[in-house]
Amino acid sequence: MRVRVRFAPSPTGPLHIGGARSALFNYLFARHHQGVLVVRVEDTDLERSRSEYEDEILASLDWLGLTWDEGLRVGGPHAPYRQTERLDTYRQCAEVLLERGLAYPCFCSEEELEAERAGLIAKGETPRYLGTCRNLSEEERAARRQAGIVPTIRFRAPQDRLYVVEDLVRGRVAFEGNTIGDFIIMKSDGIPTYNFAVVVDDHLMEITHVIRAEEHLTNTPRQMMIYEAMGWEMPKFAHVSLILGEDRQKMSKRHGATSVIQYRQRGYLPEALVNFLALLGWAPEGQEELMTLDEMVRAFSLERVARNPAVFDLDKLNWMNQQYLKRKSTSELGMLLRPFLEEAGYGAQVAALGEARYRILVEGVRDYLVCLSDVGEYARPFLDPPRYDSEAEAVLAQEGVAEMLARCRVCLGALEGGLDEAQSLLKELPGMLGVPARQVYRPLRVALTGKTTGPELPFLVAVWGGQGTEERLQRAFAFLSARKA
RNA sequence: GGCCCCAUGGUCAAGUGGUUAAGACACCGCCCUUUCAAGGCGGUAACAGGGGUUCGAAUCCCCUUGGGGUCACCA
Repeated sequence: MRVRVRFAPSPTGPLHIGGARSALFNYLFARHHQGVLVVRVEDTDLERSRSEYEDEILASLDWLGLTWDEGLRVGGPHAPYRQTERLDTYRQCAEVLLERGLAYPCFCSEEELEAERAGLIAKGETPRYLGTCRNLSEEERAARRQAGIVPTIRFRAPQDRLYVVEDLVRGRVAFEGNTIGDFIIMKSDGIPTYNFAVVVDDHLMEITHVIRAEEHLTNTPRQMMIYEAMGWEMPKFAHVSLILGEDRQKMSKRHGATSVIQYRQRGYLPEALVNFLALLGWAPEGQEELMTLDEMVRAFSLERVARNPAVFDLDKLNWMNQQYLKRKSTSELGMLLRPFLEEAGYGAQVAALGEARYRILVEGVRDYLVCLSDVGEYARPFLDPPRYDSEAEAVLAQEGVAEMLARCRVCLGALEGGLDEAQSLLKELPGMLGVPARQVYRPLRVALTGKTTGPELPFLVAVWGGQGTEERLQRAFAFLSARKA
């Protein structure tokens, strides 16, 4: 049978790191088995669902390079793929359960339910619905409807049974039926609840493997009950452990960036994020960690997915992003960097540079970048005039520095061409001046950039050209004479 | 609180009864170098604790401890 898996986010927020990894594992599994990946949206929470989030989630999947074969946007034989457009289907299924006596209307108020729950917790028992409305007579039901109470529909959960999930990553997990009370499958407004809608959709969409986060593990017995009651075949389940923050708590807003777009905005590459996420909870057989999506597809298997939760390690993501950045061609990197330079306020200056000099700037800056948004910081010495602080002052004020710089100015001002010329000219400089290399470069760097560290001098000088370099030296002289006065 | 999951260095992890317990990130040191990075080489560092089973346990079982999840008219 052909493998069919799905990614089914709720549009209640942007795509989260954890959601992205679930999507990725489903993608890898589907592709590895030449199966089908379905993307549908679970928007039955009318309060919190928003279509903007749906768009945003799909855009994040696009950005990550995770494509799907069926569902939202692409359509397919089981349309529609948005749960709020499938309400009739759920109602019909609920009707079937009602007719078979496997579900019943419940008239309990929220207050009553709350009190019941509190009471059970106080007694040290599993909080669950004890079945107040389970065996009401038709007359009693009619009376309550008469009184204007709109019921929910509850599923009659079998009590004396053991539900065993044969989980593909966790192994055999058993749940006692009597720890699960009758649960609501249809809210009073006629919208299905999650546990009901997933089962209906997964069955109708012929899903063969449900790969999802571990937080759903304890929902599984409820869903198994529904499969049984409807007489449907169950899919295989695979519950992937959670991604934790550095404090070992479940990742949440207070851990900083948790959504895919945030990483995109910070300048992480999609291939780096995908690679990093894949290695959180999964390990290929070999030693190689840097892998393309296709390589991951080939190597992926659920047997190698870890059971223990994984802490999100930003250091490693940073390293990985840097590795991918290093592998980019200069022209591609140049294109990727442009929006980030604009963001940093260097749009006009970069445009004024022209192609050739921009390329040199990119070359001069590329080894320093951890993520694309770092470019503002490293491009600054190329684009902003130098400003001298006390450390710079100390260097420039040294004996003989002003004279040495004046002679540098003559040499550098004559510069015409590109990087190669700048490179050789700077190399010859100490010899021409008869000064040890270190005593040339350090003061020169400080004079030109105001800093003792930064990009390599030849790149800077080549981007500025002879004239620009001279102007900067001029500034240094101005600073020195202002200081004397 | 009930139920469920998990437990190898700071982090990700390999390991599936016999290994000097891989590798990666981070950290530290050295080299390279006109600075800082990058790069190269090397180093520190782990089987949560206690009981079993076994000739032999990181690997199997039990308990403890610790972490997490879940018990909604949220998904």
